[in-house]
Amino acid sequence: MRSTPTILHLDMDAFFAAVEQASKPSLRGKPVVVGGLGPRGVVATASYEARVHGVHSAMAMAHARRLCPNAAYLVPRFGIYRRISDIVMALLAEVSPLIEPLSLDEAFVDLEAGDLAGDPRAVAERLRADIRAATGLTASVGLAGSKLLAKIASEQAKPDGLVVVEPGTERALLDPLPVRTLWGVGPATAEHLRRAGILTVAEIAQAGEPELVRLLGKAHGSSLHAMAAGLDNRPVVADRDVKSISVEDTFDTDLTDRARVRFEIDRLADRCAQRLRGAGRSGRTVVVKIRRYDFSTLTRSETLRAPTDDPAVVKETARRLAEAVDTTGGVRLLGVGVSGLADFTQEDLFAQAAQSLREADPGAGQGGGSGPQAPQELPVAPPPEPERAERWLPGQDVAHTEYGAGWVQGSGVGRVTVRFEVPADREPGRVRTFAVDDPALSRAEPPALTGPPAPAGRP
DNA sequence: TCTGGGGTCCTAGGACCC
DNA sequence: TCTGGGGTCCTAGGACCC
Repeated sequence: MRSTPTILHLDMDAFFAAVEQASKPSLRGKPVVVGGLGPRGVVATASYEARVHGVHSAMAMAHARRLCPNAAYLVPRFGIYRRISDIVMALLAEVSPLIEPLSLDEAFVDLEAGDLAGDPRAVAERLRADIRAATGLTASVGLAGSKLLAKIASEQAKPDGLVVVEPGTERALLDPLPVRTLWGVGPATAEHLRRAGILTVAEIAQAGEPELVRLLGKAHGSSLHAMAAGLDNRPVVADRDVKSISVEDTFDTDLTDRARVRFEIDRLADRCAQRLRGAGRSGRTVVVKIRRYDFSTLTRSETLRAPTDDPAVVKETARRLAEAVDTTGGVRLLGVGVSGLADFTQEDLFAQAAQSLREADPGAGQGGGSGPQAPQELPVAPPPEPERAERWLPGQDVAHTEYGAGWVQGSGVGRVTVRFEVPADREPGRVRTFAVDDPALSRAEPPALTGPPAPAGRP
């Protein structure tokens, strides 16, 4: 808690959708929904034009389509989101060295850690202007004496605004808010509180700490009580350590074939190990996640004697864990993760050799005994997915040898429709349709986003 | 209208050790 | 011989966040 509003929270407005609108002139001012487009997809971000129709994050895509049939439905392009996020984070770093990113589009900044010129409000306004100039996108900012209030303030500032919580006004701001506003109060906690007759932040504070601990448990209860009273001393922490790495897939239709389950586990284990290696990390605990047809979800884990980033070891362990689970009835999601991360970049050969030896003896047999690698069980009976060859996804960047750069509007029955336009265009581009296998058409890198037409000078 | 993918933190019970 | 308690590690599940 500080007596000056020097904790800043920045949140990009409808980030994914806003990037799409900035990239695709024909979508500006129109409803845009970004997310999974398959039968089980959910909304990642909806533009404000789509929100008017009731579309919001985490909603089933099928529901969104019914609410807003005329929106543009696009698959996420994480590559460009990441690039723009890097630009935004770099601008934050100019303000203070102490920044804590929460996601691609959100971060806390501790202004006290920087030698700031001007008062916090001026810093924040300059920041918003700089972000707009560099990316063409709008950001909302909250300034307060604590993380809790800075985040609430940025929420209230949306879209494209700044809210400063002046010292002494914290309680007046918090008291009337619904409990769901507080960080850490989701549907389950809100329901608990409602049953106890607690609906607002003020009522949490009045209930007293012992009562809250009784209702919600020690950690949650006491931290919630403190927050409701406006007490929040959490520091801004840069460079948080990653604690686990995982990958998961939801399938368009439930898997019922055990061989297919095994095949998918292998693929996920490979992807997971690749990401581990890419991050230069290794971990001791392998976790398998299985969501069944009825949405019941279970995890199985095993802790190895030494950390690994070896795909063979991750795969072996994941397989064994998955095999012990009853999957009759169908599986809608599979996941593989590794936690208990240690950082070793170079291979810990000793550990891995020991690992392989131990895993070689209990049954399994198979490995012809060549090399120090873990037993590589070969046959994976891949029932390859036939229609996976969906080449063109709505929103994707493409290039045509004659018409130039554009993006996929839609595809089906052997055709793909492309709109040819680039971010700098002032007007919507033209639309053309091709055969899906037209050799003149290829995938392309996203074109760079430039600022808005009238640039406000910054290098 | 059925519910993604990547994470974090907390709780609770059992094993094991001192 | 019986009893007690505390600490740490592992596993599983659940709530929550973006």
